[in-house]
Amino acid sequence: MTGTKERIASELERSFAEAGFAGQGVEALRAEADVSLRTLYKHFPSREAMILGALEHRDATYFRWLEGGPQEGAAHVLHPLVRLGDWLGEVANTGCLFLNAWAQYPDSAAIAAVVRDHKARLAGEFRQRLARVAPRQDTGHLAETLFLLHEGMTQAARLQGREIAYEAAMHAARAALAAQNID
Amino acid sequence: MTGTKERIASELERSFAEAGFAGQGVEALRAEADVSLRTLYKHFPSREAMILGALEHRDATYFRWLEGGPQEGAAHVLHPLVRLGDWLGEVANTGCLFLNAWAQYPDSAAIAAVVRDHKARLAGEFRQRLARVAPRQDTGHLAETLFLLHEGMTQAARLQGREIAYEAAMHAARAALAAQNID
DNA sequence: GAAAAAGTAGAGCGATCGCTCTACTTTTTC
DNA sequence: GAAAAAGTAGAGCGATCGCTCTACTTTTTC
Repeated sequence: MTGTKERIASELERSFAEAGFAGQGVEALRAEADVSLRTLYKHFPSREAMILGALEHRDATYFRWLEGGPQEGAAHVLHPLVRLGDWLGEVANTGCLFLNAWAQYPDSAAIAAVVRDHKARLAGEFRQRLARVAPRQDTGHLAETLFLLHEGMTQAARLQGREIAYEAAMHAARAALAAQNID
Repeated sequence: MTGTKERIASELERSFAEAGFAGQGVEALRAEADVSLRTLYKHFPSREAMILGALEHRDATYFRWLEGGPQEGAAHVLHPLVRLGDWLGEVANTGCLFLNAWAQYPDSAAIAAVVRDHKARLAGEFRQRLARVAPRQDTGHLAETLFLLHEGMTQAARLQGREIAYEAAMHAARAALAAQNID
């Protein structure tokens, strides 16, 4: 029941991540999910809903991916960037699924909302980590910088390769943290 | 003759930048360019060729946009980031046209090539500027960092707004330059 | 174990989309 | 000013795409 929907959402995430949002029609998505067209449409009543389902699933997947890691110091703050580096090496280096979806459907308010929500939560992640490590400092703009490095690493990795982008982002992040005496 | 092709390419760039690569069929592009279908296809014999034409035009537009500016010091190196900030405020804040096109056509070798070429040239821009300002230092990874900040600013601006993204990128860039005693 | 819910399999609809082609006119070339 | 090139206007093709619907089977619920 909800199990079926979950399973389909998981396959949709995988499918869109692998082959992109264009070029892949509903029939192809159906085949990947290995369900009938009727069942697919029952849970996701339009192609747009399928994309939303995939993005919401990815949102959960990614925040689970960020769990754990060092609990103190600069390493606590940098952990999401390290994990992004892992993701680019182990899972996929094909840009950001959310931004790719948004690029495809610039007029969909629902997709824009999911993208903004995910990214806002990600920016919040950096804010919380900084607040934990340096509770007496104003680290608001530092959080924005780390978020920007996260987005930059994702895109640069496609173009320059994972290693270069990872080193560049970590280098910039450490310099920015050092400038505020966070280590 | 070449004048017509130029004019069409310019309209295609504007059109794709405004309305994205999806949702806009060839007929809509034809109307925007204000030519007949036959003329459009004469110069750009497929929709993919139209996208390539728009990207090549944007490539020229953007490098012209970067011309001028301070010729020395950190300001010379930072100039492309400043100009990107101007672009996001004055022209458009809708992500990167190249990456958006690539997201739409992940299987097109021709589009991938144009995107890679443009981005490689942009990375080279930072390398050259650093070589001019600090000829005796190894600034290779610094150039990669600045390129990453350029890409990050482009994406973050859509999500956090131009001001925040601009400040965050400049902040990180200055910290990275300062760490290597470039001012 | 009867009733309801959830599933399969797949035909086929209306609409759209990229592209071609025809018939004709305007502009350019030498 | 004749010939060639470049243009307009738009009908219409084959293919694809998102989605609906029918007929039937399997699973779940109580």
